Amino acid sequence: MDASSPAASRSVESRAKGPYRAHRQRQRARILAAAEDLFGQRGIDRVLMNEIVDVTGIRASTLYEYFAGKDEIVWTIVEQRIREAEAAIWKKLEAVKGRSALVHLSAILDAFGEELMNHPEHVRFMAQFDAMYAREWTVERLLKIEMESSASGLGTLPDLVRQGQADGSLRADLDPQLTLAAVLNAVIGTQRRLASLGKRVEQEYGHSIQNLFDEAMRMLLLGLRANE
Amino acid sequence: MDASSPAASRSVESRAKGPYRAHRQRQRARILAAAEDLFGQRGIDRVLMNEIVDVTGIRASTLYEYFAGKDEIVWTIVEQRIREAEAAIWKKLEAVKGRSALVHLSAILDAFGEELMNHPEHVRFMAQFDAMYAREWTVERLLKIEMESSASGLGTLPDLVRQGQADGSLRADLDPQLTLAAVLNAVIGTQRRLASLGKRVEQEYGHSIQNLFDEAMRMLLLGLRANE
Amino acid sequence: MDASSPAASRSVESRAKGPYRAHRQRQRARILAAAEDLFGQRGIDRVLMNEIVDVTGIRASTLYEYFAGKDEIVWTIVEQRIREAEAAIWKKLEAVKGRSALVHLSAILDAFGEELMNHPEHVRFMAQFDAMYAREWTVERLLKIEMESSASGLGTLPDLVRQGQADGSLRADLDPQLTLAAVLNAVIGTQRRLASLGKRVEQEYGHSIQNLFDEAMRMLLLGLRANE
Amino acid sequence: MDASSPAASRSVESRAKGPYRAHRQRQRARILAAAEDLFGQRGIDRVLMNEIVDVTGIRASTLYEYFAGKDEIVWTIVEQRIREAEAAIWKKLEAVKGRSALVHLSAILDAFGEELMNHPEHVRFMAQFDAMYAREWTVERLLKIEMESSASGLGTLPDLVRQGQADGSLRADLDPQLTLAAVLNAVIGTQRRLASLGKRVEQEYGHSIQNLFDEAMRMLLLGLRANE
DNA sequence: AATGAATGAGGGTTCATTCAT
DNA sequence: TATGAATGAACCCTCATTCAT
Repeated sequence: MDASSPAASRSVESRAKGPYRAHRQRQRARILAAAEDLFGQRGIDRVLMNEIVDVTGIRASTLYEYFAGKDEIVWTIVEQRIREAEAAIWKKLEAVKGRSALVHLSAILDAFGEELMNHPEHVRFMAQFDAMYAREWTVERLLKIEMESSASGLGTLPDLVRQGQADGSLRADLDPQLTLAAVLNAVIGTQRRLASLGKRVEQEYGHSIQNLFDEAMRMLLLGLRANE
Repeated sequence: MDASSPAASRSVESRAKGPYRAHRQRQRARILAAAEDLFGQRGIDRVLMNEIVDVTGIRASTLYEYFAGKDEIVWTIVEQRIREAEAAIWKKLEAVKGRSALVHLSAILDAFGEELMNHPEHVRFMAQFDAMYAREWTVERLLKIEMESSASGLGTLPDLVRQGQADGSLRADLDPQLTLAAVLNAVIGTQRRLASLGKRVEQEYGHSIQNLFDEAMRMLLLGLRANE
Repeated sequence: MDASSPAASRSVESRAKGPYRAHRQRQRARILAAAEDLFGQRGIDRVLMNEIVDVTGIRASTLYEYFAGKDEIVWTIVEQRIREAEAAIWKKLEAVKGRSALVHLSAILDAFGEELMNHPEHVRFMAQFDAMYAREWTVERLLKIEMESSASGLGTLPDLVRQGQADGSLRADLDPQLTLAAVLNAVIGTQRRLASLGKRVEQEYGHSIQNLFDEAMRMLLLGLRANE
Repeated sequence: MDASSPAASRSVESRAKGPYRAHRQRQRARILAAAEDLFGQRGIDRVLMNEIVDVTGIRASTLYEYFAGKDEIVWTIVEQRIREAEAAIWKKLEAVKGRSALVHLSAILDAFGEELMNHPEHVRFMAQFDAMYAREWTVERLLKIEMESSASGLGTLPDLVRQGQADGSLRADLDPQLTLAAVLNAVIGTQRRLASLGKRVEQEYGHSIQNLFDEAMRMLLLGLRANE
């Protein structure tokens, strides 16, 4: 973690020169992909550095030239995850531009649903992160990520509720900040639990993960919707 | 599992006779309480046996007379948690006997809310369990717990939706099984994520955990409710 | 080992009074039998006190009322083994009284052969003792056993060679002391190795343990015999 | 056995490349030598990994890079022992090429005698192995060693008896297979018992180990020899 | 005489990480 | 940049034995 560690002294990747840069980027990506896969499958704390080493074929000592340690790998993946999730949301919102706030909200929930179905490993990883690491985050660290990603982060979302109250698609009695935060947390919680339990949830409840997620989202949207 | 495992050979607690039984029960309870506390605070995989030893004052070798290892402690706590959660739900339901199905459902959600506010450590523990261990459970193991606890487990809950459709308190277009399972999972996911993030959620969202949970539950119930 | 240990303070069994004596003797015998069996099967150092406890049904703490520890059990069995082996030899010799020295020697070898076939566990135990404990024995300890058992121990055996030279049944060029000791050691070594390897020896050599032992003894006796 | 076992993943020593190979070989040899010494002196089961660590100066964790555990060290030594013993026998036989079968047999016994006098620790180790581990060996494991060492193992030895019967140096009434196996076992048993008892045997019997071994071998050879 | 509970003193093994080359 | 070797610092667990009752 200190300045003398090799990885740290090389942390600004862009400083590397010429033909090496591309190679380093590729190696880093391979390590992160392998790690995330393993983390999702077997649990962050239970994955050994040696397993990442075996899967990637990169020797342990070499791996430390790329990342200062397991923690740095974890944090890097988290940042990637958050950035990609936000990007996916913005893209979904883009597609419904001009339509009602309710449709916008629905699009956001869809983004989480697609992540769940298309990349359950990603979600599983984040579920673990929430359960085990999240409390160690400093707010600063989190804010930094949000700053860097889409200019305003998701900070502007509460406006969506206000718009919905204006366009008549959402209930009037909602507290923009509170409701938005509450719903978002519920969606994420729902998504992550389904990913964590995986097959088990289908055996136990007798319904597919997709159906369970969609039905819960339907209830939530019905609850948000203004009664006409 | 063989002769050399003292805890195993004594696993049927009830076999102990007379005055000793009470003492053993008390010791077990102390260990479990300490372990759950630590698990909730620092993460199951990060808690060392030695920490449980230090906190309880029971020596390591003595501890192994009570539990064959860390895993057995974890499973025991989980079973306890599940049993107590179900008991809490039944108690809540008892209190609204005779009223509409919607009120019954609301009571169930309340039970999860109260667990979240009164025993966040418990919920935090279960959140970790979901994220890390849940996939290792065999369905049999889970069923066994449910069998032992309240006669029918929560298997009869879907009936609640049917009743609600009959008494007019719930939407007519719900699939009893699916909706119930989906909502239950959403509630649990919501509850556990809030417990996991803890203080962090309040800093980030600017609202108390209680408000965030309640608001999400409100939306869900509004979504379930029949429109008059 | 010190005077304050309960077993030590009671080591003179005969001091116990009345009806208890018989009971104590029976318990001791059960423990020794179980221990020897286990020792023979799984190796002295690998047998846990708990296994003896499980097999006998006597609780560990009770067991320590009979023996001061594992070592005392081992030594007791050894003493028993030596005494019984010597008794068996004397009995065999008794049966050939008056015949030639060669016949006497043959009778001794027979005694070892019968022990091997009838009580392989005993021999296996002694094999381990030789390999692992024997060097820890003080000569005094050993002498004490021999003193106690048949008046003169096997000390008079070299006379047998002298007799054989006199009666013309044994080679004239034997050194009574040396040859007797060498042959005895060879017999015991042969016997114990066969017992140690057990079934394995039959698979590997393709002959029964009995045949292998007998053939080796035949060679030895042929070597000892005077050529007529 | 899995990714986390470094020694296992590197068990094919020959895979190491270039200048490192020699170094690894030397380290391995140091560990094996130290271990065998301690095993011979204090008993396999009573030697702690830490003692090997102390004696070699290699740290415990480093040692586990070379051997997956104590067992692997034991087996490796055994294999080495067997191979070297066979090699010694073949060398002895080489030296008497062309002479009678009796001389050949005598040469074999000599090989065991020299091992006893020159490397009592080796013999002591094997004595323990016979007494404690031998029954755990699968025949396959043993055969594998014999295959690898001298092309035909000792499988051709019975021919020696047949030759002896032809050249008139051995008794006519011997069963080639049986006698050879019986004598070999007797020799090994004799050798190992003498090594196990060590000094004790000299105190007790009043003769040197060498004399005792030689005298026993003399009797055996006299027994095998044809009477002229 | 019998025993449930407790425990001191290790025991073997693991693994993230560093460092010299 | 890559890597083989080395390792500090734990970690979980065992088991013979004691002691109060």
